[in-house]
Amino acid sequence: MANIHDVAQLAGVSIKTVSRVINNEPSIKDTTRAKVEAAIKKLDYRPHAGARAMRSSKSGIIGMITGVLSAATHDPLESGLSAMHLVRAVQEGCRRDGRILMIADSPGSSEEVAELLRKFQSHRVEGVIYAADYHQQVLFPHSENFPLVLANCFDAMQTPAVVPDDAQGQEIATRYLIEQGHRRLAYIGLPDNMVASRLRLNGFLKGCREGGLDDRAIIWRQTKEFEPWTPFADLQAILDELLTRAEPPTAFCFGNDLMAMRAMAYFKEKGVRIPDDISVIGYDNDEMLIRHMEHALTTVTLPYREIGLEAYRCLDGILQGKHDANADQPRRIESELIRRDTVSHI
Amino acid sequence: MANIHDVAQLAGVSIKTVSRVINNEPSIKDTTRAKVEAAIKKLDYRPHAGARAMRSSKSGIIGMITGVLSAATHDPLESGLSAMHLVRAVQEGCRRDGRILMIADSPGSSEEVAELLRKFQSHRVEGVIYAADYHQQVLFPHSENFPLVLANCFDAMQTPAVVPDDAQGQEIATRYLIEQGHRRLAYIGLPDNMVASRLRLNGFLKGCREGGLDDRAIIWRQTKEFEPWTPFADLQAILDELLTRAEPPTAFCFGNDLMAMRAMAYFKEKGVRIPDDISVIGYDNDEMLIRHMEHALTTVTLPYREIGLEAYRCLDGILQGKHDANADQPRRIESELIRRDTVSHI
DNA sequence: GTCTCAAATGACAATGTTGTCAATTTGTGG
DNA sequence: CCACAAATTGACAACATTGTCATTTGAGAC
Repeated sequence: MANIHDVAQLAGVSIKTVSRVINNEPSIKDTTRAKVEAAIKKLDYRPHAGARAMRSSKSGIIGMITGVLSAATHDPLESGLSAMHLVRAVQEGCRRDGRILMIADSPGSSEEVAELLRKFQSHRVEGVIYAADYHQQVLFPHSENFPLVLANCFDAMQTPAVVPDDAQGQEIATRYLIEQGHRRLAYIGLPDNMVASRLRLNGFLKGCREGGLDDRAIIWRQTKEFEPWTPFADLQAILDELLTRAEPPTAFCFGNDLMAMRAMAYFKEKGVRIPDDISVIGYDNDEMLIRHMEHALTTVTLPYREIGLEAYRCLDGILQGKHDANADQPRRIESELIRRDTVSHI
Repeated sequence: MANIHDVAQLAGVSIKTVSRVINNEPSIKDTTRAKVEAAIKKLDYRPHAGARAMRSSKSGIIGMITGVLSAATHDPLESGLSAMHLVRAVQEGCRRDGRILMIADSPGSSEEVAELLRKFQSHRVEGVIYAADYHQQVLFPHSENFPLVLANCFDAMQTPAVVPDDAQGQEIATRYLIEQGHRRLAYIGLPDNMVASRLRLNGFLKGCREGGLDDRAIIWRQTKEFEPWTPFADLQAILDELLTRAEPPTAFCFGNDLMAMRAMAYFKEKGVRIPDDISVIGYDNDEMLIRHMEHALTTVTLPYREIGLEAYRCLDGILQGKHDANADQPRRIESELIRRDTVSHI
């Protein structure tokens, strides 16, 4: 492959002049620039990024690691899809700024992550974004002042982090149901060992309280035993119990869109009409799923894309030397309520 | 960051000796190696990949571009998820071989892809894998002998490519239904402007013929007008027509698991039992979806992971200089039938 | 002790680029 | 046409590494 000397020779200038042209430096005569650019094109010359990085100690590379670090159980449902939207968003940021993204997923141990990090550092990445599958606490093995941003996760050492605002998301869903006239609400959540679960339950209860609901009309189920991906029958049992009460809930919030979908299928089987008899709100805004439901599901977004964008912005800020004011707190990205057809106005 | 001179100084050896240690060259005394390794550890030294690449002209970097190149309509359903499994598989290969993956997705024009490719070449990637969202023909703007492998797509210039064997996948599904005693089959496919559709229809018809079915018992629907993600009613109309025939099909093949899911919901509504009255086979093995169905769907895998693995193997082969025998034909990766609960034995 | 040969190590150039600073060219006013 | 400043260009070192080839070290044989 042609190098800068070849270009200089063909253009009849010094290598330094070629360097100036490819770096868009000022004070180059137009005629000179034209000669050099012609030579570059003719030789199909590509500046050697490694050599540039050597001199300028700027590689233009951002590293990204995805996967699960903590010992938390791996959820086969959530896994992957979220990380993908995150990766896409980060990649967009890189492309806009002319950076390039190196990526590695580590399904493995902390030691494996450290190994990846070493590899990244060999390539002189300017910073790293670590993205978790789902909202969780992690322990990322990194040195003190290495530019690192956690996405969809956080740690105990005030590493800059960007997470979804689960409490806010569940709260707006709850407030919306109350606004629509519902007074007896049920919340069927994810397993309570997940970070998101605790936050969302708080959001639900806060929404109920501030909406002025009678305590006895607030129902929630969220136990270690109940896992939303265990056989269909488990969810049915819970729904049966709630529907046969003297004063059954008029609206259900579910921990994710899949649970909502399963529940709606069961409601239909039982002859319960949606949204006339029962209103339903999901969580995640899994468009792929919702697009194929008979009743388009009202739900709350999980803003993975925005998390990715913000994580990149945050890393970029660190690299630019801008130290953010409240960088010690994870940035919380708000969810949005998507109103579709499964909530009725009473 | 420490460099090789610092390490050499601390260890009391020459830089060349340090170089030998980090490259695992033979003929280094154990005591020397130990001294050097101690110094490396103490200084937290990471060899500069850019500088190494300069001398050795081996960067250890593989580039990957994902996205849609052809002008074909972008399918919001298929998009993304498949690419993700592909990316994961390629990344695994890289990690195993100590290579690192640079990634960029280009939702854009051919010119944008060319721009990305230039950027990759600046970083001296050793080769590139281009992965499409779904099985399609593309036109990838690359120079003659640049190591490139197409995944989930192919071009007209015999660039090495790895694609799913759609005909084989639909054929094994069809043969399975016939083995189970079904004699009247329906096939509701994807829009016929997709490469996969044409291949799968061929597979279906071949399976029917070789299974000895009566021509009049073979039904297929696949038109430009019918798109599987248009409103629910379209699919229902087709199903209604087929179910009310004098001799309705006893088994349905669908173009993807989502269509199968929607159809099964409609069957249930109509009081048609699955699999007792009607058998159903999907396509894609979308586990996330299937996990939440009442009747676990029998389906055919779309072997994205294997395509990714093979694409990497193929690229690795090119880089090792092994020229494959029939490299001018796209490698076809076979699908697998996943037997679950939606096909009955008659 | 010293000779021989292989093993181990080092000196130095080369890789492709940019930073520094000096040299050259160009333009402007007298 | 000249002096002088500004604009433009170039020579050379430096960056962090590896390849080449020379040198040193050490072990075994005489």
